[in-house]
Amino acid sequence: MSMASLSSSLMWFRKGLRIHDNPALEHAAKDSKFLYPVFVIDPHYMESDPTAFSPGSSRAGLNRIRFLLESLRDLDSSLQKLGSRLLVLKGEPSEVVIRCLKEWRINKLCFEYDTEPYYQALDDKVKNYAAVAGIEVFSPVSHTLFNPADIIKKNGGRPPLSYQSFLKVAGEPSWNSSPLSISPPCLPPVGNVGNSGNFEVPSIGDLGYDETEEGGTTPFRGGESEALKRLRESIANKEWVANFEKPKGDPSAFLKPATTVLSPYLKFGCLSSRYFYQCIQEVQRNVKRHTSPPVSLLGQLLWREFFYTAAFGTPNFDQMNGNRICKQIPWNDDDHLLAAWRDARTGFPWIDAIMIQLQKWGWMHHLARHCVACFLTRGDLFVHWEKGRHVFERLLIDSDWAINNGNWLWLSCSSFFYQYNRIYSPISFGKKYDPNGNFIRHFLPVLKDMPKEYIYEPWSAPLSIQRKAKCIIGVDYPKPVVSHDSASKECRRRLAEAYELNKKLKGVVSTEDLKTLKRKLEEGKNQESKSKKLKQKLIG
DNA sequence: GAACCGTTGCGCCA
DNA sequence: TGGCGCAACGGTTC
Repeated sequence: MSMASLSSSLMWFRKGLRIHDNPALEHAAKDSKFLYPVFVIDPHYMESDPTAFSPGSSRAGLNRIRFLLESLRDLDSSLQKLGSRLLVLKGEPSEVVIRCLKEWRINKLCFEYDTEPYYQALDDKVKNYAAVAGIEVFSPVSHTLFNPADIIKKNGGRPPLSYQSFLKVAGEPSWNSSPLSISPPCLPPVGNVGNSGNFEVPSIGDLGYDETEEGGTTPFRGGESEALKRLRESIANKEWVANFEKPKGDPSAFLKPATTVLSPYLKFGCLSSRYFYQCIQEVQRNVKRHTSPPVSLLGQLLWREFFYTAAFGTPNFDQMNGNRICKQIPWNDDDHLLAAWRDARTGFPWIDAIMIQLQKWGWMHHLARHCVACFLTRGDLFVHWEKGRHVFERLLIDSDWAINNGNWLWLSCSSFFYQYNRIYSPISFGKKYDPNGNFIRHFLPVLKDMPKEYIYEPWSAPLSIQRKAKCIIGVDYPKPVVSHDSASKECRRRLAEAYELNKKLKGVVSTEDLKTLKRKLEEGKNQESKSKKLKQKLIG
């Protein structure tokens, strides 16, 4: 064996916080004398921000920060079982990694490829240094089933914008012809790291957060071990896996959620999406019949791919301005309405209960997310989807840049989906699943004694009933911020006008054009209320 | 240029 | 539980 092949490797963990199906880790371990497994705590995501609307950093709530630390501890413990350990450092990641490459005389740098713009920029810096220093870089695609770049190329340079066309272009994943290796790799020891730091996984307190503070109450524990346990439990019920139909799931189920809740583990890569894919396939092979994409369980994994591909192939995917697939719509900038939504004070119990579940758990059912996203944007409040996106991005434990932005584009009828007349009712949608309002009673205990006839619209309860339920509307629980009937009608009108403008200008809408439209819409609104008043006068 | 389709709307009817 | 009218979008396909 030559000197060059028996080298020191650095495995840079970012997502992909797992041992199983981790090609970067395997490559780092191969033919190496020493292996340095590194995770960098990035202040960009982790630094405490006391001005944020809830405990956490400016980009992550306490629930997700805790979930990440749990995942790191689990990874460290798995590495230790293999005779290694995790080295946790703090700082701007590209600087920290470059410093490690120098100090530890690394010959080979391995990390999972990441399609997010933030990581692309970070990776470029590190790769540039490595190229100059003559360090081998191995950066495989293993977070997703497909390489988004391949699909975009196959589709003629642009990402497919409908799910069906995505499926056609994507086909079968290339690695799927044989089972993946999921047995733990043999790891070389960690080399000398000096005594300049302790490299331990920090506690939430070490990062400057108050452990006792609200916002860290999710029932879901992070880590690969937990992910694999949850995966086994989910796929053990073969009938459930085979008959899974996403739209038929109950968004109000909280004692036993209607889905796998594997999304946070996929987000951090505690679970390999490829391994999950093969496990589902294995179940499907052993049953007579099963559901298919888009509604099946496999279909859910393919939705993830769909959004990753769209996000990778669309500049400015996370904003309206400069995003070629995003309809230009004159959303409001109403911070009061935004705050009412964010802080679960809209006065619509179904909406507010979901927002409380988001705050407490960092997770809600997909359809529940639809309801609150639609309500904030095109359904009722007409607040900019980017504002809602930011709240979800901070608070969800599974928040994923591509998927979160993709779904906000979808729900706000800004891209992918355009039938803006289909609006989720904040009153009747939840009632279908949960007529007794158990979900509301659980997350909004102030309404726990409200009779089921009124629990979805408590403002309509007679005062005697409100008194009996010990919940006076306007005192103990807010009055609704808008009337759904008139607000949703107004939203439809605005969207119709905005769509017309987008069509007329072939999607090239300037901020000036939007301002003009906004003025026109305001005038229309005033005119309408004037004529209403006039009518009332005449009737009166 | 038209027909068809689209992860999951609502309210009403049978 | 399933089908229809509502009103009527854009992407894809022919």
